[in-house]
Amino acid sequence: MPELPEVESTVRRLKKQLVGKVVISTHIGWKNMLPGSTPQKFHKELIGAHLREPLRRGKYIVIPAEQGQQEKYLILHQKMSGRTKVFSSEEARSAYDHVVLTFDDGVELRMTDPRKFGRAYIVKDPNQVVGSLGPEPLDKHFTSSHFFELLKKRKGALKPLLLNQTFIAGLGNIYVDETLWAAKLHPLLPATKVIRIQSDLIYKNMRRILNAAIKAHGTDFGDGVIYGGKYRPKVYGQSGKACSRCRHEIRRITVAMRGTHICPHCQKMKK
DNA sequence: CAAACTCCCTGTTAGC
DNA sequence: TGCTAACAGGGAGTTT
Repeated sequence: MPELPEVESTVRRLKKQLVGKVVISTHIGWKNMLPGSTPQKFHKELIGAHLREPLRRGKYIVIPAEQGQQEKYLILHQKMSGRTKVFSSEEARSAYDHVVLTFDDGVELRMTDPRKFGRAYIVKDPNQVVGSLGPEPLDKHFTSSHFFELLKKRKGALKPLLLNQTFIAGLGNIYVDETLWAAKLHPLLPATKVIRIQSDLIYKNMRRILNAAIKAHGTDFGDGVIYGGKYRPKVYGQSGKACSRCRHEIRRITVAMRGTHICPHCQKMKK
């Protein structure tokens, strides 16, 4: 569930909290969260490391670390239920705190994740993990022409395409549904049929919505404890309610095996 | 390239 | 009311 705006909010907070921290111990509560590694290796890779300023790439949190002369990167993906936050070491851990870095000044970074889908990587080059991601939708160099060029090369339906992280990075189910509703386009519309005006509508609304959601600290998933986001989706999770534009009933359909929320009146296949 | 399906997990929800 | 089974969901990987 954490998508670009939620991860961005998390990273902005971590930027103020992690720089200069020195790792004195680690804890892994679920081995499968370290693909291709082990808690022992993980510990060895981070012990004594100094953390630098984190950044976001797609839905990943990238934390540069220096261990002696070694430059490495701790990369976290929270998948569905992961939440990443700094706590005082005094504060009791939850049973779901599966990745924990304890620092030398009485605080620790905890990725808590009840569903254990989250992943943590340590790599020399971030591209080993995030190298295949598509462009950042909010990058100032990523223009509407660029977006249209990418779209023209694709054949699939809009929704799975926008969800595809190698096509564009950071969108998930919520913001794809919100973007398509705002652009008044059906999620099953093939990319080949999208004309420039429509492409621009997707581009413009996608950026507007992502920016607004970041400003609101993301969407509140009911676990408001950590994100506390105030973004209010127009269609996502709103099935049965009236579309705020036309008052027709919002429906939940299945597209590419994903729950998808649309206004059947605003979002039609043919115009 | 694309679509469909599997896997990883467990809290939530629908069904009995 | 209490229990169980189905389901959701991000993304990587596999198969068609």
